[in-house]
Amino acid sequence: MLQRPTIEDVARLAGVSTATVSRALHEPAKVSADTATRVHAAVQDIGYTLNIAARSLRQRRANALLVVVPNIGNTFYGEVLAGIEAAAHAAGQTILIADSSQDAAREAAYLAWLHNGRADGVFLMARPEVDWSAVAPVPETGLRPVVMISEPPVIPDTPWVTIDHQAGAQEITAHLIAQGHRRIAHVTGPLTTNLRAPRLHGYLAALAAAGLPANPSHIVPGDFSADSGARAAETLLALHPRPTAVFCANDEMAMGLIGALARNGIRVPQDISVAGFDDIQFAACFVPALTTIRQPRRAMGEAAVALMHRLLGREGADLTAPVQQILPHDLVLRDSVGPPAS
Amino acid sequence: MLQRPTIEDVARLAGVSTATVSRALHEPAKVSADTATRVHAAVQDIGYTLNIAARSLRQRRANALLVVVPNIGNTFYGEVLAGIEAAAHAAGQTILIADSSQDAAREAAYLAWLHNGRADGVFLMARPEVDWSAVAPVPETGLRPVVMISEPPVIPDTPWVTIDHQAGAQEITAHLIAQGHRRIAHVTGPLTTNLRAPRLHGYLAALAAAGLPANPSHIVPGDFSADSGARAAETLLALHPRPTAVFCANDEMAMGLIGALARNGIRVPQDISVAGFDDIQFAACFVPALTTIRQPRRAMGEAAVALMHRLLGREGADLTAPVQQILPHDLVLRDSVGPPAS
DNA sequence: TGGGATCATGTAAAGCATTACATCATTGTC
DNA sequence: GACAATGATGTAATGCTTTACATGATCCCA
Repeated sequence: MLQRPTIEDVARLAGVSTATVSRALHEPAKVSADTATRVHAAVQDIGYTLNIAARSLRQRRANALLVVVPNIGNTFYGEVLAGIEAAAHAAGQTILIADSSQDAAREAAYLAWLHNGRADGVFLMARPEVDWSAVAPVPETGLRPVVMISEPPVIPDTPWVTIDHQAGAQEITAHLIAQGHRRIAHVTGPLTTNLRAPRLHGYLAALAAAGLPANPSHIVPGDFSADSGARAAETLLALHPRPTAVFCANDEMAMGLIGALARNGIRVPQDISVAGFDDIQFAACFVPALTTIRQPRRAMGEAAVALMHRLLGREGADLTAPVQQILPHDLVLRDSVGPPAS
Repeated sequence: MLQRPTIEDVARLAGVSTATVSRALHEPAKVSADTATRVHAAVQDIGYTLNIAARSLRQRRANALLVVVPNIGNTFYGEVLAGIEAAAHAAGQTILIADSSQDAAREAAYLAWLHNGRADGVFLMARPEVDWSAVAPVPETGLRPVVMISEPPVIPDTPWVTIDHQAGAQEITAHLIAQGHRRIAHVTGPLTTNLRAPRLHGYLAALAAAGLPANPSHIVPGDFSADSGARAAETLLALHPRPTAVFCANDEMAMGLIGALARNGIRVPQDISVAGFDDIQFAACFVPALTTIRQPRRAMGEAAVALMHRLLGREGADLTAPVQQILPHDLVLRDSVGPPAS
């Protein structure tokens, strides 16, 4: 940084005190119109810009929010980030994004930003196994300024923005059943994620609701990678009779599975129908375009920012509203699901 | 932020001055081992964390770097960001990420962070049409702390990290020719991007090098979207004789084109070969897996951070090295290209 | 016309860490 | 043994803004 003009330079030029300059810039109602004009002219004149560090120091507030992403290379998070960014920008808040690389130590280090003046609040898209004791509540609200996003809420009374993963899984499985499928397999997420159980339970609930028996050999373990989807294809192709439809716990596995099926000469959806979950960006331009459950990622980001403002006690915040928000998801019908071969 | 312990509390507890505490924490060589131990014990004891705002104010330095991305939802940037993040983290620098939404005004606003104490340097992945006059050079180096990434360098002597887009395009087109193709089409990028020309010229150069005539009807406009790839497919299918191979200026268009071909009953690569550019994440699990040019995105991020350290005059920086770096790309051979049907 | 309320502005403290300079003790050298 | 060099630590200024409190002017109403 160079020697930049300070508020004092502006004050001198405008012939007022620094206090008046500060008020003219941030609380215009408190100064006369004439003074405001002179101050703004002076600001323009010498090209003054506010020193953020000095303000943060004085206000004991960063005016910034931190988003911790487990892996910024993962396309899923991009659109949530876009929603957060847009909403925060509209509110004059700065967004900082950090990549924890799924590392608990780095996650903890980023949480510490709440206390070193870099961030007023943290959005966590990572696993919720954090050391909450290290996070102090906001005095005004008594709540910790941390919002979890996307994963199912596993801690009561903790701020969370998510969808009903189980309902989504049940809905898309029911869609497969409605298409006429009776032998429906499920490729699960890894045991390490909280997403595995609700999506599996939704699948089972849909079968039960339709009076279909659950077949253990139809439940194949996956790890959310396209590779694991391809491996699941091999497993399923070995079954007799073969399932006629597969619900994959995410889109990547569905794509990997479809690719492996294609290499085995099996067409989707003519021979086997495949459904995914998430509606990632490429689900639409994949061939065949993927039938899936859309997570409203942008809306989740926006809702998370609104929730954060409540936690921070910003004006107009309704402290009585629930802190856990379930946003609506969508069943997206495309080309990868059809009726079973007769 | 709550009332947190300050360096003064640590000093009192350890029985030393604040200056000694600061030195113990940041310049351990300057204090005795005994003192260092006492200070660290005191820090642990009361849970002291450094106030970043105060440090930034005093040092007139943010210890943070800003990355401006035109669209954070775009998967291409994710991995560059991951590379930047990793390299910066290793150097103790904080990364801030901002989404300009392709808006020139917001881009300019983010550049201003250089002067308000929020960032020491800026990485721009957006268009290079910025107002450079608003950016002051770093006194130590006389260079502006701004690094452009990925797009071809269009301003001499401006720090840039990129690949040789024309060479990549020429290489992959030559590969199609080597496979035996003679009628090769090209779907271009939009006129608004600096990426369009080098990729088109590379394509033309490869044709010329092989003594093949350039056919204007083989050059189809696209806009980098999957949709425009699909539209290009319609255009190309109307040609007689049909091209036997298509080089798309990016992977999204290649995927859209392949999808549209599939809907017309045309197989890739048996009937038509298709090549892309970028090697985005899904190129590998697409069906067929995409033959493409890989941009070393992670390495580009890392190189950009190293370059930034030079611009900022960090120790060990070689000021004589060129500020424009061309990283090597890779021709990635997968399944979407084969020999022409006989 | 007097007294309180309101408004515009100024004064000065506070926020927290870094660092130039000063001080003092210790070691080494001739 | 004297003087310089080295090392460890303390003192106090500095960075820039916000804001509690003080001041003085103006206005309104009884």
